[in-house]
Amino acid sequence: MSPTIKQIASIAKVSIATVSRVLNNDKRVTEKTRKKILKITEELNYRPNIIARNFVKKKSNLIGLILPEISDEFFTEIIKGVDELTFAHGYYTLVASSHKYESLDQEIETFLRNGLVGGIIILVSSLNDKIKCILKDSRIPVVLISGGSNIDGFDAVSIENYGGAFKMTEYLILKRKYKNLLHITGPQDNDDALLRRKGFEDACKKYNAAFRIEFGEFTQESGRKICDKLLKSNSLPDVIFAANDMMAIGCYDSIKAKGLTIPDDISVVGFDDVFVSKYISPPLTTVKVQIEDVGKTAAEILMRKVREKNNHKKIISKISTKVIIRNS
Amino acid sequence: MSPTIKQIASIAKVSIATVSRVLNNDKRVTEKTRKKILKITEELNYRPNIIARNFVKKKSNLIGLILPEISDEFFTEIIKGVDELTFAHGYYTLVASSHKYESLDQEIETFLRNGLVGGIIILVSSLNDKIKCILKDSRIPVVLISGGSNIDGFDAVSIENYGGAFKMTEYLILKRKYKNLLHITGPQDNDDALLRRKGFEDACKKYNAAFRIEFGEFTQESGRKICDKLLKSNSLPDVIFAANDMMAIGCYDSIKAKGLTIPDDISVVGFDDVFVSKYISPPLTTVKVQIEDVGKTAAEILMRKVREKNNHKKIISKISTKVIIRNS
DNA sequence: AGGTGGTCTGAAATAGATTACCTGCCTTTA
DNA sequence: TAAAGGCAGGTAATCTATTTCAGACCACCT
Repeated sequence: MSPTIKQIASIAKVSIATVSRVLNNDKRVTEKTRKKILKITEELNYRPNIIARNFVKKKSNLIGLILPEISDEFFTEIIKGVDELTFAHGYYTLVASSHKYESLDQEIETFLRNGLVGGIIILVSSLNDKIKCILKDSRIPVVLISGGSNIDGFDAVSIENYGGAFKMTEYLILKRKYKNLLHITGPQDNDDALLRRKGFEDACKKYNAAFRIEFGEFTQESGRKICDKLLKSNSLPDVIFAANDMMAIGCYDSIKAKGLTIPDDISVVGFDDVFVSKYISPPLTTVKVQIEDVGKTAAEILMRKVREKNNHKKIISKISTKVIIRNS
Repeated sequence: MSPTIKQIASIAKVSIATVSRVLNNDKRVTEKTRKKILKITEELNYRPNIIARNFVKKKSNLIGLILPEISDEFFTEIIKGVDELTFAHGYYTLVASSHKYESLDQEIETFLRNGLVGGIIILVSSLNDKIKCILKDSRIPVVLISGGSNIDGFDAVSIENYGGAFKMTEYLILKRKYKNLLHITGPQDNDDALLRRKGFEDACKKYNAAFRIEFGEFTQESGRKICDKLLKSNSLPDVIFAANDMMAIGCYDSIKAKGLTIPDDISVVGFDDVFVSKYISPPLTTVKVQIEDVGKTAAEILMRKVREKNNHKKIISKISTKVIIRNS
């Protein structure tokens, strides 16, 4: 059995309170006693039982990171960013994604209530009222990673979706001189998708460019299907702006299958700058999002909230985007 | 404050023991009492305090997953596989990677000793004696995910590195009729790299094919550099078998920069079948590893060990590989 | 009717650490 | 020199849920 504070105390012939004080750097202990106790803890290779400590302190050095799923690099980067920052503060990161066994709502509620974690970072594609309600009366700090709309009243980190899409569209119209644009959106209940679409539309309107909208699903498959349909019709746009890179890649599949070339016959651009994008042929022009920063920033805000309990000012942080020009 | 078992008990006018029994499905409670208590717990929206529960039970429903780093899809897949399986058993997954703040050894030791987690899955590139020592006298179950050599005495999941490399080499020699092969290894202290090399060499020897070895680092950069050097010399092999896909991609960069074409001028194959591999041009022939299964299998073994405390039979599980033939 | 056995419930101990409060000693100061 | 104050360190309560042991109660059998 691992040594406990009690054993240390009995060996050192002091009370457990004194040992605890030494371990917690309480200064009300003489140097001599401190040294003696430290020596013993080292000899026994003692490690305080974190669970017991968390239990009495009624707080936890665990951070919950709730994701809709763990699948693509987007989430990896977030996990990495969060882990790196929280670890530096002595916290561990608990990763939970929605499973077939439990809905995201339930999962969030469980986490908020069971005391396991001292704070939560939640990535949601859209904020429904139910989740909002659950979050409102949370006893532990919460930070959202969200598309960016509708997050009033919560601490949140979001991506500059609107601005990124606007910049890209501006580039397509002004620099590339495209007159006829088509945007493939993400799922209609997804905030990122919504704002990207809005950025696209507003830019088109501003510069009086003709545009169309198709509704996709953020999947490669949906990009392919929509593009297939498009190529069968006889009204091709100059450029397809897919709301994420995976759909853009789906368009590549479809276009190449038809024997057309990118960007000569038709141009395709994306959003996200996923890892593959620079390797496909031709390399994809896209909007880069520094995903790791999203995780880091969220963790930073959370750590601040965990420490300063009384600070109730809401923080909304936006991670900026950048148009990456390649050859598509 | 969240309701506690005590409050439930006082409202229901029963003892806390009875409430605890109901919550733990102990059958020694009359249906009437059970119903009454369940009704109250639901009204109060009671959730048992997991930390307290773990504390009294002296066990944890947390699983530590220790990775050298969280970076590429390889790790994502592992996290996903582990999380999915452990969650189904009521466990949560704590992801920890080596940070600049702590070495992997220390991290492992901390996890093993502080009681936070009830079991650990460790992914290591190679097993040094220090880690072996730490693991040997671990009080909690440990499962390794490892290259595959030198894991006697531990429960482990490994990839069929040797067999995969052997099969690929066999394919290159017998089907593609290459006579002059070159292998770029991974880091020399990496077990996966070691076994892949051995599989390659043994196959070459078996079929009397000429071969050379270059020493890489598993990075795209190292693949590119080695290939640059190679192309400057005047003795090109028929095929470059890179010990992982990222180095193969590095070779692509180098070869394309020289204006040569794959596979006409020189062929390149890899190992791993990362996501990009089928999108690059030409699509990369490689050895596929079902990474998610690695995580799942490791979690499965761990769950079994956590449950059946007395079962000390060591399990070593090997995840099989498959040669994926594309156009490189 | 009294004994036996089984079922349901409660009281109390327990886990490992933190911490409020108290004691006792030593030093300082009037 | 006695009171006051500060400091080191001890005592004991506390956190929540589990679990052991014992007791209460009822039914059934002889």
